[in-house]
Amino acid sequence: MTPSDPRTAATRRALLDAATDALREVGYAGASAREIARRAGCNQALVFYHFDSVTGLLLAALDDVSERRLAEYRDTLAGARTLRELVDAAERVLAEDVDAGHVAVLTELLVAAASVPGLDVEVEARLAPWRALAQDAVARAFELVPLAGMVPPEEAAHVVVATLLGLELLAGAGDGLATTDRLFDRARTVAALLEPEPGPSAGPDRATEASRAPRPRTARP
Amino acid sequence: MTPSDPRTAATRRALLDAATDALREVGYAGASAREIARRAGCNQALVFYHFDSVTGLLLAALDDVSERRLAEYRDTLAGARTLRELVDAAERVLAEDVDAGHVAVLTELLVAAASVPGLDVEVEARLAPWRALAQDAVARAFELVPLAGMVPPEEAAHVVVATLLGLELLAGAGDGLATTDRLFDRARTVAALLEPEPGPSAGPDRATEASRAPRPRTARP
DNA sequence: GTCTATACTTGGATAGAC
DNA sequence: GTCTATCCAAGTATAGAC
Repeated sequence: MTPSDPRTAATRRALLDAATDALREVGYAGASAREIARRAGCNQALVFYHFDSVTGLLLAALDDVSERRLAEYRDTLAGARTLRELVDAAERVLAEDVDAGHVAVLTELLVAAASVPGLDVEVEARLAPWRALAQDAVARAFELVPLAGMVPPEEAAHVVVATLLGLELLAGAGDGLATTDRLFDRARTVAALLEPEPGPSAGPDRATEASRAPRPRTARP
Repeated sequence: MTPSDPRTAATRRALLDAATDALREVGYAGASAREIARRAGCNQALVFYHFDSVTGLLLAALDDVSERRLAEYRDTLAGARTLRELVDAAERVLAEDVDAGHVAVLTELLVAAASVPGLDVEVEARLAPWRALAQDAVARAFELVPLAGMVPPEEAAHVVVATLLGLELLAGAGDGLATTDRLFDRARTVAALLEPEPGPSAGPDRATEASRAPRPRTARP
């Protein structure tokens, strides 16, 4: 479906990346064809040639980011065996996304979906795999805590997704991001309380050393 | 500060209400001076005469909504004595806000704050009282549950605010609102588990009858 | 495939009549 | 205080040259 001409692919790639950056830095309202093309270093008309419309490009950018990030999430979460490891994995991969602005792409389009006529179904469809992933993670966590079964995984997953998006939202204005770090520390504390002993066979704190290394933090422009 | 001329007040009132409606229905991107004036039934130039700029009007609308809703929240939460009552109160007042679109005003401006240059400090300032309110409610709840003190109220409040905003965000696209109802049912279930006996003196289920009455639901346009 | 040029639309903002 | 008229900037989208 994608043409094999290398120049075409390069332009499309540049536009997709530029669209992501634009959504992160100037939001949906500021992500115009001209603004994106300027960032991509190409002409404004190419947006319409390759993606029909600005909205088409933005949705394609969301597809692009989702595909790559979902793979990363699935791999990382698959390796987690304890509640602690689950929290650590979530922190690692989520922090990466927040820093790179991948979450912002989703939130911006989600907000726009509430107003722009046909956009809601498109965004909802692209949100579905994330719901499924969250539900999977929640189901896994529920196997590990005594309270499991009190809350259906779909609803818990819905709240999890909502919370992550809300945190990203608050990070946009004000001090939000600073607290997100400490947040995961708290989550670990709570996890330690909820989690039953994983058995005395393994070392006492295997997951700790690897995951507690200070993560490099990229500043927002 | 507000002039006493009734006609002036009426126009300002109409513009504020129209701005709220516009933010809810067409989002920040669609809330132009012309669009708002059309809804208010007056001329586009009056936006600039009374509020200097479109952004000025939108922030004034946020002030207006916040002031009224904060009073309502404080009253409702003040009356809650048990965890169950706290959850019930939160559901009642929050559902009202979601239906009327008051939360949307905040989310829209919050998202815009991430992109529009000077907007972040303005919105952050107006978010502060809500943070404080959430912190108060959380602190109250923590007095009632055994796990209290594990998590500092500021961080918990931050998460609470984020979750509510996230739920509103998801409600915009897709089936979000439907699950919000069931969500509070789950919260009640969890609350019942966490809450120690309130003492055998009071009747067994005083709060139940009053707050479980089916709430009238207004549909989104 | 990519660019320039352009038609058309919408929005922010101001001047001046009433 | 409110309206009409208007200027100007920015955006979507298309036609046609290269």
